[in-house]
Amino acid sequence: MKISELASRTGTTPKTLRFYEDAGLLPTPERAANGYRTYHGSAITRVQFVKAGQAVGLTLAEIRDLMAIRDDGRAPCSAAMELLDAQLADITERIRDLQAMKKDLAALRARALDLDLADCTPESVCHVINPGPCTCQEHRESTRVAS
Amino acid sequence: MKISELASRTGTTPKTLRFYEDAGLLPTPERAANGYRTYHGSAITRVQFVKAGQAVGLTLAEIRDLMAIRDDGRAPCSAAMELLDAQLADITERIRDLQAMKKDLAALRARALDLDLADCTPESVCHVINPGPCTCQEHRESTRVAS
DNA sequence: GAACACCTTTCAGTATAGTGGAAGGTCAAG
DNA sequence: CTTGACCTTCCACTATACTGAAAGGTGTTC
Repeated sequence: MKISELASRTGTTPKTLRFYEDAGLLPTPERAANGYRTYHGSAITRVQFVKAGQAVGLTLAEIRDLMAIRDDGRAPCSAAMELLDAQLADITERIRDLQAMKKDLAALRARALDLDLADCTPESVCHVINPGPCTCQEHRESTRVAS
Repeated sequence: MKISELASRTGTTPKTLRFYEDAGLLPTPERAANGYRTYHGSAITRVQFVKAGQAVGLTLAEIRDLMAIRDDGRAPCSAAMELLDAQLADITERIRDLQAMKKDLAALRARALDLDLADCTPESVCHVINPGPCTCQEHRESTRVAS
């Protein structure tokens, strides 16, 4: 199997596969007499593993480390479980952060509906986003609207 | 006010402030006779606006665009509202994606607890993450454990 | 033998929001 | 007069996962 066949069978591109090889995610394949990479079926599973790892948010580096353990002759299962746990904790935190941000956004939006456009002065750039105005004198001088 | 004072007053660094200036987020400040940047109080509000925008997930480019509208003499409030709405939609989607990923992760983890370590064969690299094994013959030949 | 699809390599660029460091100028204290 | 803390500019680099393009070799078909 040549590189573009592997690519189409795994939903990637030849470019990406060469990149994975450089990144240590795929073993250096055999070469045909003309120098073309020649893959056999197992490469498909490899690429699928990369995609499976990515699907659960692992970085290529993490995936590569799991591959390395496997290629070392050991089962990477316990390392994989640790990664899954770390990933779960990480995602949980990111969800929490995003929900907090969403709450802030919604509050900002709700507050903005009560604001009068005419009240929006240059001091805070925009009162929708930046609630606190700057009342210093030099500011009023410097940011006076040109037109 | 010199750059490091502005930095400490806004919780940033001089480096970041120069970067913001280059990025069009801060107006080019006046210079003292020795070439030092000289800020007045309004710069604090500017930087705070940048931070307020970042806090709700706006990119520096989006924040810069709002600034530009303001510096153009118009109130950026309606543009800001649009950004807030877009941001809300975006965050909502990202939360949804993360929750889906979290569900997958949890399922993978639960399934892994029922798996026998001895069943983890090289074909799938790791059965914890990659469920489907590769059964092709050439694979078994090529990935035979060395040790 | 020319066209076209495919393969090879290498270098560089994408996006984001900065950070690090070098080389040099300035200023106040001791 | 030197030390140290600032300031200036500019260039390069961080991380991540690719992508684009150039320049050339290969293989099949018409």
